[in-house]
Amino acid sequence: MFLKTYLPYRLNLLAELTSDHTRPIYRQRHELTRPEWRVLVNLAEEPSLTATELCERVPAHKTKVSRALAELESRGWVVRTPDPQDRRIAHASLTARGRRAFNRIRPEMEAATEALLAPLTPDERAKVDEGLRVLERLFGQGG
Amino acid sequence: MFLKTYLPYRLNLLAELTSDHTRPIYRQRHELTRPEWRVLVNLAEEPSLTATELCERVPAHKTKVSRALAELESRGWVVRTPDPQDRRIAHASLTARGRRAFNRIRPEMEAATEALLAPLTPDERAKVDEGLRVLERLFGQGG
DNA sequence: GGGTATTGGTTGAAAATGTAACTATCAACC
DNA sequence: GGTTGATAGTTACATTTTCAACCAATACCC
Repeated sequence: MFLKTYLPYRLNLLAELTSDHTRPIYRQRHELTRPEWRVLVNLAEEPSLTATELCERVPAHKTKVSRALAELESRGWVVRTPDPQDRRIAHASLTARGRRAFNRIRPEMEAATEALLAPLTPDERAKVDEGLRVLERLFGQGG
Repeated sequence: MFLKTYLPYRLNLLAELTSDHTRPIYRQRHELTRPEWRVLVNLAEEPSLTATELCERVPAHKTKVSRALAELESRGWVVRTPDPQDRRIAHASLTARGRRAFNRIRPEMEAATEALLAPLTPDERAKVDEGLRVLERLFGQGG
């Protein structure tokens, strides 16, 4: 059987099945697209980031980031302040309101993930983590 | 750090990075969308499947499968024959031409994946496989 | 066997994404 | 210091995906 052993398919399928559990939270409950949610998370982890920096971290094409930032800014969750040295650049950061929104959504996301992984033993979780770490190193994401 | 340890994000990122290597093959070289490619693969593994069966296996929403089948049929890669018992159902299967197309594309996909995974040792590959298997069991996909 | 609900599948409109072109600013170089 | 090229980010347009409505055929059930 080709599919069952085909890594890109296996990864994509697992990613989709996992997302099916977590997506409704940011999507239906909080009306965020995935790029918006990811930008929000990244901005929650750094005091400020430019659009280009967000592109690398999200990761996503600059049009997605641009639109996500525009939407988050229109909600008052994000402010962009122009760089005084280089006026092409804007530094985006969360507002207090954006921070509160993230603090509401994050535990819901973690709870959904935990519920999904609940049946796994600690040993099984370690195996998952180890397998993913190998791939992350392969892509230079693992540190 | 929230993101680095957040399973849905890690899986989605790895899936995307992996797909970046393989997608150009079905996409640019063979002008297939991902649903079309996946339907093609699934039909290559079974003598025939209905649209509903394809939805489960791909997996994908029925509109994706419907449109993928329509496109593949218009290329002459797939035929749909109505079920004599239940005339709502159509059984889709590959034509000889569809089979040849698959036999052309498949080795290219495998070569691209192998090139990507080339730096991994057998032990690392086993770890990846084991980790994914844990998740596949969790979702009832592992058999 | 006639009404109602379900199921298999398609279609159309709206949302999201990808691609390419574009504006504005900065850097480099002569 | 003016021209050329690169970079940050946005906008416009084409493709894809999603969502809801829809049609046709079957199952249920009185």
